[in-house]
Amino acid sequence: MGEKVTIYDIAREAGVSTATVTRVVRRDPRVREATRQRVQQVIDAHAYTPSLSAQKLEGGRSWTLAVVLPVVSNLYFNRIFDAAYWEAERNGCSVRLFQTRENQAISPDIVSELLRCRMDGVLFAGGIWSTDRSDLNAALDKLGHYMPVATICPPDVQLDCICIQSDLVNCSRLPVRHLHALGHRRIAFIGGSMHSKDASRRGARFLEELRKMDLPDDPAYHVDAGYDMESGERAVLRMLSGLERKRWPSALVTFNDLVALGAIRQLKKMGLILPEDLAIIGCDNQFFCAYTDPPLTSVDLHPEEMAQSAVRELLLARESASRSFAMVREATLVIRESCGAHLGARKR
Amino acid sequence: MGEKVTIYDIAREAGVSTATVTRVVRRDPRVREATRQRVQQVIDAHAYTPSLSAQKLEGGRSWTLAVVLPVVSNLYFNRIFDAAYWEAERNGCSVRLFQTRENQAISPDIVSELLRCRMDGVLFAGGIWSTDRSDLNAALDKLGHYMPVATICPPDVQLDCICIQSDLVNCSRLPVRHLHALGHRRIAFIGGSMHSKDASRRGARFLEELRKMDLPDDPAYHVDAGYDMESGERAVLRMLSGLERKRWPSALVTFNDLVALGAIRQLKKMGLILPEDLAIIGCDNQFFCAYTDPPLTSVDLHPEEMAQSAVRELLLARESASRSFAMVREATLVIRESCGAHLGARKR
DNA sequence: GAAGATAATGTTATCGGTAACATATTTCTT
DNA sequence: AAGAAATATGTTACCGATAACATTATCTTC
Repeated sequence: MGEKVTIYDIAREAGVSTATVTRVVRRDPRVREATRQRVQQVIDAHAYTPSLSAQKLEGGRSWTLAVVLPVVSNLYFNRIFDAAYWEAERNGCSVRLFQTRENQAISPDIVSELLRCRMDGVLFAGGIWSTDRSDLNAALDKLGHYMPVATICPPDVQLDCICIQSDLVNCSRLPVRHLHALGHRRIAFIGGSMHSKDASRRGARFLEELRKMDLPDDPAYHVDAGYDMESGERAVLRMLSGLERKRWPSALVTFNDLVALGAIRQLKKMGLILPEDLAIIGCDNQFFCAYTDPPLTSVDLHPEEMAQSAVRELLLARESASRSFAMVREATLVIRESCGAHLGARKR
Repeated sequence: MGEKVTIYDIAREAGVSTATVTRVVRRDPRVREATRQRVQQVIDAHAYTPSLSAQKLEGGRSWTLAVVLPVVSNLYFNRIFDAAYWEAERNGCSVRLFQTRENQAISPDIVSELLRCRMDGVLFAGGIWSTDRSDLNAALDKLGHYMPVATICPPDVQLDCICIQSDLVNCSRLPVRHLHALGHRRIAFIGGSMHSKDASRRGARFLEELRKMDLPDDPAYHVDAGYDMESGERAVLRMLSGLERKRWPSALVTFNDLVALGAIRQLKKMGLILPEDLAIIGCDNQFFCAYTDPPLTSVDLHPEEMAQSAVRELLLARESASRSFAMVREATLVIRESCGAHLGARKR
């Protein structure tokens, strides 16, 4: 493999000192044109580029941000990662990804790996909220001692760092109110845990919204489920097979679009016409929403914008004294046909 | 921000030399237990971790592979990246992503950035094949001088590096033969460029397969299109609106599953029943294939396995003399309902 | 053309580790 | 208990680049 070329090699061959080579590389004007050209020629001849590691070591900055999330192949996190990547790029930084898999707790391994890499900042984007609150704050604090820390987190989580909160309030409120306005009264929810004590849980928030609208919160209408299509399929089956037909809900809100995809499949299998027999609303506004049958109405949390804000704030925090604060990007409802809005409101 | 702790700080505070600290960190047994504990305590107290940059500089290895691709948010590349990530992780390496966007050519910027980072290997996964062949080989050669280079590339591309070739032969052959066996004679293709000179192009390969089966290759059945759902939608409209109904194809093969998604939507909009009126086969076997309506038959190129092989070969090449060679992962056809196989073959 | 200003280039300490080698300490032999 | 062997610890050069500072060459200006 390649005999690596160093600045010393270039200096020797060009008959100058390493300082001059650095000047040429860094476009320092304090070099005579003739010298510049001679050095540049040697540089080109060897395709020399200064070593990043050496620069990092010298400069004390890594020009790299870390993005920590469960899995990039998940569409939601994928969008966060992608947005963070480009925002960092725009600011001359690169991004290093850390995947925690299903690990719901923040592991000491990750923390020490982050420290080892001397990142210029870290963005935690999910997957760590089930960590015991004090452990979590301890870990963030430890990290925060060395680099700015940001999180894209549920609201109500009091964290001592830059918090970009996802708008889980509207995430439940928008679908419920929209369906209510369309005349729906029996609204069901699939996914997430309904009975968790943690107020940030989606299911709990959903119940809250139902009550605010004076809608019945029949436990039969609330089924816990995972995050994927299979879960959606099974959850629908479980919910409906336990109910006599006339008590079936008239509308369904799902944890995310994947769950919705599974639900739709199962509902069709059971012979229902969507959205006439049952309206359905997903979450995340994924790329395929416009192409499901019927096109899926969905809540957009705007993960890209959250990631952008997070990266911007991280880079700012590195300059000035790092502050900790929270901000929210309001969620929006993207109305398509699965909720039946195009059919107009009517009594159910 | 954090006053960074160095090995010198630890050494001073523990009353030993830096060599001893290194030994403790690296679990070198040549340290008395008492000393080890004392040093370890200081280390823990300060959450000290050796700086990666310094280690890289000293050791000359970065323990990092580069993965270069157009966009991670593309599902196909996303799977490649993800698989590469975990395979590298299994081998104690990390992965750094470079996105080239739509840049179809290999840019000098990327090359010099790769050199600057002193990667332990690079994997090019698409987006650079339109680079002029000799320019491409020059760039790969330049890189190859310093680090092992691998590509996940179309077949027939003679590259001087580790080539993991995607099985584009079967990618066209499997759907055509399957549809032929089901009795289809008028088979259309959407996506990619049909008339490109480059034999590796999908459209050209498709025509080849049609001819091998003595099927008509009516140009009206071949529409160029992009890679997304909108393209699929438009392409179908363009193709069918130019044909009298009785000449419509009985089966459709698309460039990928996204195009298929768009096509399905448009076909339904036109009142066709799938797969009875028109069979359809996609490519990539994406996660949503089982959840389209009808479930989409699709070709799987096994991008994950290709990425894994690439990473493994890169790591091997770093040890021994790097060889350049090619290998193929055979594509497979995943049969669902959109091709009508479950209905049985019949005359068309 | 000598003194002073300015431009061009060189010298060197430093960043934070690592490992070869040197030295000090303890343990084992006889 | 002296000396060899084994174990523990320290010293130091080096990895590749940078920038402050030192030095030398060139240019003004009267």
